[in-house]
Amino acid sequence: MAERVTIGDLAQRLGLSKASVSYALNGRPGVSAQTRARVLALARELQWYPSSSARVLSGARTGVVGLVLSRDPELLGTEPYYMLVLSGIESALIDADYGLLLRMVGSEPGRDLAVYERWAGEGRVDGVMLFDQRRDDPRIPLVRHLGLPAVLNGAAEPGSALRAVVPDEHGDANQVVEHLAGLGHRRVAYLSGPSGLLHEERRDLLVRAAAARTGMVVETVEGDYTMGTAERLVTERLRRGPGPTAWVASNDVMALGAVRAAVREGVDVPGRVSVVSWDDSLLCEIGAPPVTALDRHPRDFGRRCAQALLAEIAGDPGDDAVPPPSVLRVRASTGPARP
Amino acid sequence: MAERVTIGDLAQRLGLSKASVSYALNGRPGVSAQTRARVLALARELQWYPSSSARVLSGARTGVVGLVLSRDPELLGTEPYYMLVLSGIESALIDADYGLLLRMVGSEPGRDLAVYERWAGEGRVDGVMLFDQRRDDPRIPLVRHLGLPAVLNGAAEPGSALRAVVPDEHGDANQVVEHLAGLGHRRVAYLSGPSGLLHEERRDLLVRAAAARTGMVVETVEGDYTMGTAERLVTERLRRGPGPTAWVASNDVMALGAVRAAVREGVDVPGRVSVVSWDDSLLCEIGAPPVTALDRHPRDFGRRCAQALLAEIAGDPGDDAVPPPSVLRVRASTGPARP
DNA sequence: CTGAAAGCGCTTACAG
DNA sequence: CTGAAAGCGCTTACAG
Repeated sequence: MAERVTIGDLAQRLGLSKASVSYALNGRPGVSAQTRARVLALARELQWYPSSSARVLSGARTGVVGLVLSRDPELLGTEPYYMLVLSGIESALIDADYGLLLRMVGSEPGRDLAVYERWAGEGRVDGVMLFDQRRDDPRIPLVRHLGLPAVLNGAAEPGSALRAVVPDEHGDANQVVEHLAGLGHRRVAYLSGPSGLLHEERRDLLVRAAAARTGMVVETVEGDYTMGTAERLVTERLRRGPGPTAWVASNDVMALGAVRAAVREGVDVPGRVSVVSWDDSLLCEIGAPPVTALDRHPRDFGRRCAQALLAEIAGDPGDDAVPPPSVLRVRASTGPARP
Repeated sequence: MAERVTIGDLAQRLGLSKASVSYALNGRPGVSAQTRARVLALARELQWYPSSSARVLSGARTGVVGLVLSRDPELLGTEPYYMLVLSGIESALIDADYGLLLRMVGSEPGRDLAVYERWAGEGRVDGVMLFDQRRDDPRIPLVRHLGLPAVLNGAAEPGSALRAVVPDEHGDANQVVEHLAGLGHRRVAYLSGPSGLLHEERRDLLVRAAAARTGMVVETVEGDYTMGTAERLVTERLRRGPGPTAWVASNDVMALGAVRAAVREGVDVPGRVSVVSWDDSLLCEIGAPPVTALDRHPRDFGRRCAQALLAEIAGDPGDDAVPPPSVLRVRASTGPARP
């Protein structure tokens, strides 16, 4: 068991005051270059590390940001999206020498609020990233009240006054709709995630707006991001016929569910029904048929979220960040609408 | 910006000493039931939270455990395994009111060591979970030297003296081999992950031992857990023929790569070649054909790892944990060996 | 049952 | 350029 080496130990060994050692270690004026070198050498030799709690207690930042994921853990395991976002976040944090405190609380709404409150109260994090924004999201007033720096992913509701990383959902919807319109589709179904999520409402709206411009009719079916539910819903809709000739699913897992439903019902993809996923992933690549999908660059998105939060923490002014345009990866699941 | 409420504020408002307030808050003897109630009520009213840095500085635990993931981020995004393990870890930590500090460092060996050193030196975590054990793993002497509580996932090397969560790899290998033997396969290829990983070496050995008992011949091909490499290696081997009639891939992504290689080469699965994955996931379910896979209960495994670490931190004696037996999910990718 | 005091390991004005 | 001292918010013997 290694005994902790403290600044006091260094001071004693070198015959200096703790203050001088502290100044030397932190690169502040007040010590000669020579003294500084001696201090740094000994610190290195004894493998001294500053106690983070002592530092934080005297006013320093924690060097940690928090992320609460409020989705069903089972879902988090199946959707590659979040792991990619996480790795993007990490890549930015590593550069800034920051750590990530991660919490998964399940999908019951409100369970996350207590976590932010505690993190702020206990002084555990310098800021948080807010994912999966909801209508009238209670986290927005909460972090404001707590004085906790935060970044929203996705456009902020008017008046939220939080920094945000805003994907070009308008462009995303246009790409998807134009691809389908170009193939002659006139009736499309949007298989959404849970309706409380703001980005779902926006996507639905934007798909409808883009569709309206091309004279396309849209119906929305509310899913829950799981394959099972998607499969059931799409099956029901197919049986009810006459249905849309194309399905746009809000994530990759549901897109696969849609394909599966069609295949089971003997409906050829893309012969009679086309399927597009709003998220790209390995799942889409290996699907049978492989699924046309929107690559929204999740790693890059995560990276920008973290960078925006770090800027916020540092007090840097800055506009909302805008990730690079998504790319539609056209695969075999989309084809001409049946005449 | 909420000003921090301290124990001193509570004491002042109540006309008590800070000590009494502290005793009351921590449920220690030394205060009357009535005083305690008054303190707790005010603390709640003012939304007081203990400063974690102050607590840690006076000797308390951090309430945080660390996990360093040393795989390529791209890979972490495609393999569902780690997210499931993560969610299992979280489920145990939530019960114990612990947080998880997560770090992804990429796959260059040794980059993780500096992280453990810093975490220990800075006093950021109470312990760490060590994944992906390697031969002569330098982390084992390191955490020992640092006095950092740790838990290994996977059987410990002799002499490591660390608590471990030990999956029944012997049983796993038997299940896979027996399934294939039962289908009449006599020549099998094991598509492994990188050879430095201890569990890969063990799997290879155990597959060979199990195979030997049934008179089966095994050849090993070293992959890197990615689909691209797996596809290339399997393609090469298929072209070289005459090859094994069954492939066992060490993860789901490589299994999918093997299937894809076979399909592209016009080799029917499972007509001419069977494929088994050592990990189950949605990828295996939706493969074409769906892939027979070993469900090793990753969430449960993660949960047990975290529980073992918490026990270690608490100083509870305890044996190595053993997860429940894996279940082989037989799907369409395995069939009788071609006569 | 309660209070005054020291200590955890840092940082930071303030004197010299 | 250097040192003695106070302070961050807790906990914990030690007196009363």
